Amino acid sequence: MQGHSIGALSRRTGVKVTTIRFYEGRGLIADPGRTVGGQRRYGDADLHRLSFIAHARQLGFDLDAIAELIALHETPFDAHGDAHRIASERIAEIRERITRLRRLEAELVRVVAACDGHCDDRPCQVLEALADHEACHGEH
Amino acid sequence: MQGHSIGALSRRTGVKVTTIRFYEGRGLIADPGRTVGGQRRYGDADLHRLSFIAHARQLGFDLDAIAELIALHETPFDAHGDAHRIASERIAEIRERITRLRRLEAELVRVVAACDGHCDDRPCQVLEALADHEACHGEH
DNA sequence: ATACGATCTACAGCGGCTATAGCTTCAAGA
DNA sequence: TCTTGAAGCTATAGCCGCTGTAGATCGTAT
Repeated sequence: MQGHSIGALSRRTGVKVTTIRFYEGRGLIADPGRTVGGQRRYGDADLHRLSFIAHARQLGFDLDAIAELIALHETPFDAHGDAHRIASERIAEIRERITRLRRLEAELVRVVAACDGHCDDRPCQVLEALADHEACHGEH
Repeated sequence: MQGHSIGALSRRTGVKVTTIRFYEGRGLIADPGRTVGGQRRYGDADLHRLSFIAHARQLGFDLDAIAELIALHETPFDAHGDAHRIASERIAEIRERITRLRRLEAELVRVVAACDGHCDDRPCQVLEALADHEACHGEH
């Protein structure tokens, strides 16, 4: 039987079998051909599309954004403007997340440092420091 | 009736009413006293504990980790060692997430840049670049 | 006494999967 | 050809950390 089985597709793309079926249910990929017995058989176009989805997921796009990108790909009316916008939104989002994580990191370091040096003779300050939001230097 | 209502607690801590009840169901806070009519009435200890939970959540601890920290607080046998460990694990986790996000950002910038300058006469490269994992500079 | 907001319980839903149960099909070896 | 065992199938429930809903009851100010 020609075509990739779902397992073969999974191995090639790194997307789990159950996840591929989940994507199909979500309409991100179409139901491919089936064997007489009802098993899915995929072509190279499916492989390409699934790679696209997998890569976009790795880049942090959510499934709705990916569906939008796919739609753009298929109906490329003003596609590049929209694709540009979606990708740019992601970049802004990622930069914001980085900023917030850095603030978090700084505060946690401060919390842990509050304990260092005098844990031997006194109760640990980490728990108290965690309870004490007032002491935070930045908001979060 | 003395004590804070759930709404008052919510206002003071910034934790939503439904979320407070959810935390109670999860065992993070105990069922406080009730009025004759069955409404919750909280004391200052509950307020303090909820502030602790809220703050820890803002710092990215998951509910299991918070439950662990609370247990340490109540049975402080070797508490500071464990609290230290949990907080340090969080720091490492956050640093890893920052690293990954920076790689993501760099790649998205590259993808968008692939389009800039020649979107007017050619189909947009963003979609193709997204599909093309081989072109990635770092792994993710 | 009445009105109206706050609270109550119970349950469904979100995203993005993952896991399980209980079956059927495929493909390779004897 | 027959047999076996892996891989596939559907359907459903569960994960996290909430959020939102419905429909009932409670509390308090006037």
